[in-house]
Amino acid sequence: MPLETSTCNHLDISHIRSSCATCSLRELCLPVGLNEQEIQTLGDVVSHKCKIQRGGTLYRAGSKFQSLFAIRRGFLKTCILEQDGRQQVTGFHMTGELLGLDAISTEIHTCDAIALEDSEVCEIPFEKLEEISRAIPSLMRHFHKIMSREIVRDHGVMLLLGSMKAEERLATFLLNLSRRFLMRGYSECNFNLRMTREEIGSYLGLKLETVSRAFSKLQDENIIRVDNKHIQINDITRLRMKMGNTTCDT
Amino acid sequence: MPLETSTCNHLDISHIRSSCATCSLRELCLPVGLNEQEIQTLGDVVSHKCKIQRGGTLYRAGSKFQSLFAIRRGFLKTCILEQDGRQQVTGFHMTGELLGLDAISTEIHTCDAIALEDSEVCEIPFEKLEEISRAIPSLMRHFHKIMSREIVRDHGVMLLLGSMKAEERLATFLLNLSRRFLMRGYSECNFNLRMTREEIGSYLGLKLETVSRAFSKLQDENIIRVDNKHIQINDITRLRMKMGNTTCDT
DNA sequence: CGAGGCCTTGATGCACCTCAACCGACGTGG
DNA sequence: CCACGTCGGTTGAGGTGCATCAAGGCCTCG
Repeated sequence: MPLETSTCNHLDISHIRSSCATCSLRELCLPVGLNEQEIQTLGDVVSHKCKIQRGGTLYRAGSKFQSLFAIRRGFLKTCILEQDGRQQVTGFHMTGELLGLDAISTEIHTCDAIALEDSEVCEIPFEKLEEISRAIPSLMRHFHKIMSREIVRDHGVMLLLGSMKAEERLATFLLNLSRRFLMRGYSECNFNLRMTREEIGSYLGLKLETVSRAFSKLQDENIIRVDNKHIQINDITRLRMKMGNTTCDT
Repeated sequence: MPLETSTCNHLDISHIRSSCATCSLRELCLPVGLNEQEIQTLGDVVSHKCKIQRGGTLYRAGSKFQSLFAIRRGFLKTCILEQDGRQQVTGFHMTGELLGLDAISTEIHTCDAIALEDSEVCEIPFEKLEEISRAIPSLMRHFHKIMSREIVRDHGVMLLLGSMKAEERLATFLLNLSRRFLMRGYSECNFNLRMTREEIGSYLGLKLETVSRAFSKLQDENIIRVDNKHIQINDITRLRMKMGNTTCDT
């Protein structure tokens, strides 16, 4: 696999100067908890954005790591590909989230990051981030929290994959999406999925047919309404119960 | 769940001053890549060790986070416990590894850390670690790599749980242990498991009976030799093949 | 010696995979 | 315009890998 540089130069780029100071995501993204002055410093480092169109690649497994990417707009997936062709989606990522953390360890990306809708990311040169975080303790602290949160999230997925049944997995997945949409000011009960059944299945350790059946089952029970990619949650309480109790639906 | 302080005061402690400078694990642990002076600074922060006997708890989910812990000697597991009783081992940890990274995000531990044999850990007050890492860039960098490595490891487990069969999971698990023993100067083909079949199963998303059967199968094929907790790898190449190819054992 | 923890092995059932057919939406080209 | 292929999704029928339940062996420890 060739080592390409990981900056998104190979894609439709606009070298627009972005400013964290005026970004609508400053309460969600890296700047959380910084004062105006500090945000300015950070904004100078996060100097440009790039656009990735639907289906486009932000970086590939094997490419050299130089920067983290903060999602400004859009929706991406990350997935790993084993030598034997085995593939797995390791995460779906929304605005304000940070991509590329896994690459810090070896300085080589370990997964592909692919846009599921037209997206825009801010490039954050990692060396510079470390540099300024020496001067801004609260930035360093927040960055550590973000990495730690990713670990906690992964542990949650491990629990899901290790011990939940198909329907519980799907319920957990939908509630997770729901919460994240809510945090971003969207409806928690009414949203569009950006990914296919196969991608959901890959993430949840299920085959696409099983995902489809689980959707149908939840719909039959009037807990959700599924119309292709559109999901409407009718009864979020019962959906929550699906997560926890395997055999409590008497 | 009561908030206890997370320092291991509630256990058999010896406030022995430990020095990273003379520790045999300095090539494996946090000090990697630091010069003598820097190691001294780190050693002053990592001021004392504590012992945990087999079965003892280093910290519990829900307890307040203050320190990371570096394993100096021994073997521990971490596991999460869901409200509904679902439990899962999230990792087995050996000398030189760092525990508690998941707690940075909320400052509350998210899992239990339990010793599987008599162990000894160095306590690293996290605030102080952040403080000195501002002055020692290579320490900061290495710490980031460690966190990132944990994320990569978790992704590997997700892949395992999401797409491997029982035998592949066990093979992957054994090879992983094997490699880690080798890195620490022990035999890669001859070692003792510290955990029960049930704990292995919990980690691999399998029931203990399935783990036991998978062991027996590998033994029948003369790939490994199992004697209770003692494992001998007879044919590491064939064991490696078990990881990758589901149906290549013609 | 008995009790309890850990492990192994067998018999049975079920949740999910696999294979296959079909549908609708969409795009393309004659 | 319609014919056609492709892609994503749904649903059914049948197979299988693992869970479940159960019995019994080995080892340690009181």
